[in-house]
Amino acid sequence: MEYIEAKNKFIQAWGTLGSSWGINKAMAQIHALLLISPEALTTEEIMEELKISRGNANMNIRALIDWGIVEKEHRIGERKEYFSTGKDILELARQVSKERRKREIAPILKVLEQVQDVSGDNEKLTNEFKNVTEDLKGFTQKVDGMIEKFTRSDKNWFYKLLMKL
Amino acid sequence: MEYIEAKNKFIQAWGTLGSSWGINKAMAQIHALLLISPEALTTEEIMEELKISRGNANMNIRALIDWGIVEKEHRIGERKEYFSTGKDILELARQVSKERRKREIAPILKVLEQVQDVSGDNEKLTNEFKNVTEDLKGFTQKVDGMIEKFTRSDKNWFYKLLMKL
DNA sequence: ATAAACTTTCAATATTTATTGAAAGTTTAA
DNA sequence: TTAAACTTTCAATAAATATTGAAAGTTTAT
Repeated sequence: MEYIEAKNKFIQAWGTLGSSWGINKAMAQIHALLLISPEALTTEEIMEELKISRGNANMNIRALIDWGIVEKEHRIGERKEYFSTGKDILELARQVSKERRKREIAPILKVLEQVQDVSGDNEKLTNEFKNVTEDLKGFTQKVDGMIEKFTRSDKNWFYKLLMKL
Repeated sequence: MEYIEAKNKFIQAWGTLGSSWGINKAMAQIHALLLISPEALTTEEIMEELKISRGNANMNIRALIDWGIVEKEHRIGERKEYFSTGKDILELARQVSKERRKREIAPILKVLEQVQDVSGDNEKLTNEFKNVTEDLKGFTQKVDGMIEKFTRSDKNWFYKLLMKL
């Protein structure tokens, strides 16, 4: 398969995958492009490659920086900003896990906690509610702890874990 | 907190969480409602509780059934269909993992494989491409294996795993 | 201080995705 | 059969989300 075809296929697939993970297409595609690019790219180059507008490129590059998975590079004698992403996939997974933990798990745990001290006269209803939200909270906390460990641990932890399974 | 307030808060939060996981709001809310309901519910009751249309209710109930996390119940002497979801959170997580594995991991692995035999004259470009997609494939396969194990294993596997950490 | 080079913002617009509701389809009991 | 009771479908519509592009903002070299 020709490079250009492979590249487009990969960028396309990454974009689609992103969409089903709450990451918008452009953001995922910019990331894919940076992943396979040996050199850091400018906003201009990203716009050109992905056929997206300046505003779109800029906003999504910022979002990626905000997620901690893309970095600015400055080159001496140049005004332009160059962008790159780390090529270590495990590190990428760690960063994404960390962000999602912060953005999603923390809020749902908060709600589960709030909702825990429910009161009402229909015991069957309130009991079921308490049971389910309690279980959910317990499970969520366990998963949370696991992700926390994953994000903090050293590079080999994950592979050691895989061995144990 | 009053039952009705807690219930609404929970359903709302579950809907929001669903949205950032590629599960639409109504689908997530129907699931939330069934989770906390001690009895199986009819389409009518679900429509009423969530203030959604018949079509919406029906389609999303079907989708939940399709995901394997909601079940039909028939009652003797009644024409109506009743719907319920399992209350075992671990089992739910297992089912969701299984579906996402099928729907998301399998396709991306397929693309990564296809794209692997790239050719081109720019060695720097093609090498970087091969390296990244190879790494990505390796990592994805490892995660895939882990999920596969999780979905197949017995009830205590997950808790034993947590102990090991 | 100026202007060229670049980045950011955001209202307008387009695209995608979800929802409605009425009509068509199906099942069951009599 | 028939008709009531229920479920499913789907074109139209609404809602949510992403994208554009031009204008405003910022930075830097001179």
